Amino acid sequence: MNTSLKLKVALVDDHRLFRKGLLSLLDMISGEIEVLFEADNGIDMQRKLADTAQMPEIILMDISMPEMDGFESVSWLNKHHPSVKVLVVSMVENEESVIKMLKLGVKGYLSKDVEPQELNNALSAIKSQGFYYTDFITGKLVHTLQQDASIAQAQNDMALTKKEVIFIELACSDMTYIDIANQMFLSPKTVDGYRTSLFNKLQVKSRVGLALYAVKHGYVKL
Amino acid sequence: MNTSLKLKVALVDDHRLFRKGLLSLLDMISGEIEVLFEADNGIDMQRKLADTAQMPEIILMDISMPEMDGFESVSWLNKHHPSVKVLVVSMVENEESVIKMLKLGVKGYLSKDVEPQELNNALSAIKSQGFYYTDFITGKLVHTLQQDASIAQAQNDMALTKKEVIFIELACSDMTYIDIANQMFLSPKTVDGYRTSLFNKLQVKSRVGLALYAVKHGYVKL
DNA sequence: AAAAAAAAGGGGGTATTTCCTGTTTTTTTG
DNA sequence: CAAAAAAACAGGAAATACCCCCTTTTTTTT
Repeated sequence: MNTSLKLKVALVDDHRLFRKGLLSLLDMISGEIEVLFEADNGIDMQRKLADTAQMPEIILMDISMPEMDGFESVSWLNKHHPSVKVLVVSMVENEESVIKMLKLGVKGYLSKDVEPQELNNALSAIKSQGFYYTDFITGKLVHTLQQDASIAQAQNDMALTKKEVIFIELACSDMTYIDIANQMFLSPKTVDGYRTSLFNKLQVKSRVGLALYAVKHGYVKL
Repeated sequence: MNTSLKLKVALVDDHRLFRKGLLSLLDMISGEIEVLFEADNGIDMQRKLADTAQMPEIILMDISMPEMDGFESVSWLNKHHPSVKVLVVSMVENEESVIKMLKLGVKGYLSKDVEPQELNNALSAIKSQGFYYTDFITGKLVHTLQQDASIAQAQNDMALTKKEVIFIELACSDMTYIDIANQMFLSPKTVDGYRTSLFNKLQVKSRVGLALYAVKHGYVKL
């Protein structure tokens, strides 16, 4: 039979138009690709995987999605279907996300800005060699490694306490620190301590930096 | 001849994969659509329009793009090619952007999350009726109207000047206002004026609020 | 229970932000 | 060109943010 020879893939992305576009693009690019299913997000992917007799060899994965994002989805796949390879296709290009995904063991990371042909290259490479890392990615990697172990250390000190999390959320507002202290039923001096502690942990130097960090890392939603 | 009967469209979106996907999707959906050109952003669109003998009837337009975004692009089209109809295809769904685009006279506004068929419906409707407004859009409209004219007034005062935009970007940092003034080669008192003006325009009460607004509305990327 | 660590609170001071009420300079417009 | 509007600039003051060093209270560890 013909189908069993095709490369089996799945798409996980919350934007229907993009998904459908990718679908017809994959058809056009190569007749050797079979899309087993599409999913809206990680949760949907879990369902679809359970419903499918065949396992996809490669999953094309977006990062920002509702309910269960790309990071969570890849983590879940690592636990439950470690043989499935993930190719990230996202417009998120900040170093942190790339590194985070690489640590999760994804086999490739493409911008949504690439030529369709590169998508094809990536899929072929992952199929034959098991991975596809562009200069873009290796560049990020090198840059991260150059920043020695101080980052790694920072990462360890970085776990925020519950109260710090509450504080960082409240700090993303027009409230003064006194207002925040009142709302947390604590002394202003105590929240001042949280502030100092967070400035150190997160390597920021002002409340603005703190707020931007909070948004970037999902502590507050806009 | 066959081609002259087809609906002539153009794509303006900075993500190649999405654009190419859309392209093959449009092919698949209907044989009656001809894509005259694709563009990366507004500037690129201007070039492509100058190079093309034929004018597209409808332009599918993204919002967030480098160099010249969707808003600027539509404004430019209104001035220079008022007969060209614009269908926004964006994942930006906040009320403000929708309203802003409607005020600019776009003929439709689709989420990137729609079914391909709806894209087809929209194109057909715009071709025959001149517009395609979904419940999603009319919902936003009604909600806006309910919030009386104070919002409308705010919207008018809301156009940020070029220097205010530069300032708001610089304000999303650990720099002091004096640092920012130096970098802009202006007196600290002048940037103080920008600050006051932005606080009023954007309805925020602190620099933190300003920074969060900037992120939310795409003036700075994280 | 004693020692150590973490959390909460504090005194006091400098820097920065925020706000108020203006003047001067530049640009736009009739 | 003159009038009007917008942009740039200022002095001064109160509120807030930020920082350093220190004490008390609570929790954890041994």
